[in-house]
Amino acid sequence: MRLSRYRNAIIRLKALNFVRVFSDNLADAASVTAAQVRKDFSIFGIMGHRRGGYQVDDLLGQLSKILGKDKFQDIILVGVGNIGKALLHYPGFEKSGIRLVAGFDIDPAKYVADANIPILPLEKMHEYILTNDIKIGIIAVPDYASQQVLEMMKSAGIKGVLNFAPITLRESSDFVINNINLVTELENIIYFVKAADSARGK
Amino acid sequence: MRLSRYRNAIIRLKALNFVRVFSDNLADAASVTAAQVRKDFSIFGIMGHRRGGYQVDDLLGQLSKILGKDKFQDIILVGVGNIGKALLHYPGFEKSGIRLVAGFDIDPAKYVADANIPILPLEKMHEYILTNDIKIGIIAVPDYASQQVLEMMKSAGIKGVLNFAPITLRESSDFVINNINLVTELENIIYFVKAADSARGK
DNA sequence: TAGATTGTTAATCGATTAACAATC
DNA sequence: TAGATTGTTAATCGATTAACAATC
Repeated sequence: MRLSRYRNAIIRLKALNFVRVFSDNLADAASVTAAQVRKDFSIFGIMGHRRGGYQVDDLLGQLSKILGKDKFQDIILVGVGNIGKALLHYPGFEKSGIRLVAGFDIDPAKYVADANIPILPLEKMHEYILTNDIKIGIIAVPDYASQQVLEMMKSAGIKGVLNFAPITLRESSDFVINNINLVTELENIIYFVKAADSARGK
Repeated sequence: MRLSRYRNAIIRLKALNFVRVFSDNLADAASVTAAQVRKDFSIFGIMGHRRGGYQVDDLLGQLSKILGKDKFQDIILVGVGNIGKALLHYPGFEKSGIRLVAGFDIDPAKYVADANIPILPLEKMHEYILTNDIKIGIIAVPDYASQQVLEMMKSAGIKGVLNFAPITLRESSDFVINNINLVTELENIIYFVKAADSARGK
């Protein structure tokens, strides 16, 4: 799914006063090929003008619509530890139309009911999700707790999560899971750096 | 690169007292197919025993070696903001043999020279990398600074980075970059949840 | 019109899966 | 030996790229 990437590229190009772009420009800006841009767009029914490329504003509008950027997306966070706290204050979400509206934890020491983004007891999550019609969540709890938290979220009606627990949670057909394992990401880098090193005869 | 995943799976299986495993067990534990496990292993020269599967200890040893887990990997962090601070105290790295040895920032208010993990001025980075022979780094600076930080790291001899800045830094042939864009990850989830919603007739 | 760019089809590439001979 | 599992080859699948007719 490269649409987010195209959207970011378009925003940058718009900032440079581009009024229209060609698949070629977008390819450069998004680090893909021009053919890929045109193919992806055609899959999503985004049509340009032969010879005229794509109108920046029009394109931005269509991409934003597809990505749900036409309204704020409210999400919740479970696990207000190390990573959780950082996400709570990450300014990039708000900037992109994503609103982290509440955090949940089992540790009473973490509770802050009256904060800008309240930290609430995990027991309150189910009700909160229903009341506020939340569909997306972030899991930032220790590995041993993640599966259980996932089940709680599912049962309350959450439909997709971003998971930072170092366990690959499996997606099911009507539920989306995106796993980010910080250690694995680094291990991959370490592996490739090592491999490049040996290849050079180190 | 699924080797990290296999390694994690093996560690879990070992905890369950498995002494040997079949490609089938590993496939289940790592959420891949048995054929994929065997294929991946054969690419890396990991051989099992026909009819006997793979010895857990032997397999763990080989995977650890390939992934550089036989010794601690020292890495540095640039950008001690929101995300940076969380990574600085993330216990998962140390547990996995990854040692975050220093942080760097341009903001003097962030400096803590005598901490367990010192936070140093960015100007000191070049020297630090050379002196300590660091090969891997994490970038957690704002987008506008990321490219410049990357160049600084490259010029000092860093060979791979994990990048949290919301800009897709391009890899070159002898340099590995792994981009994690938190907003994009969430946007993808939002998109798929929306798509599933409409598919069900909203 | 001549030239340039799209949208799409066909060709290519790479990764996954199936299948099975080798063999313990 | 009979049965089970590997290692690998061949078949399948999906995604990327090339190419070009359509057309503005």
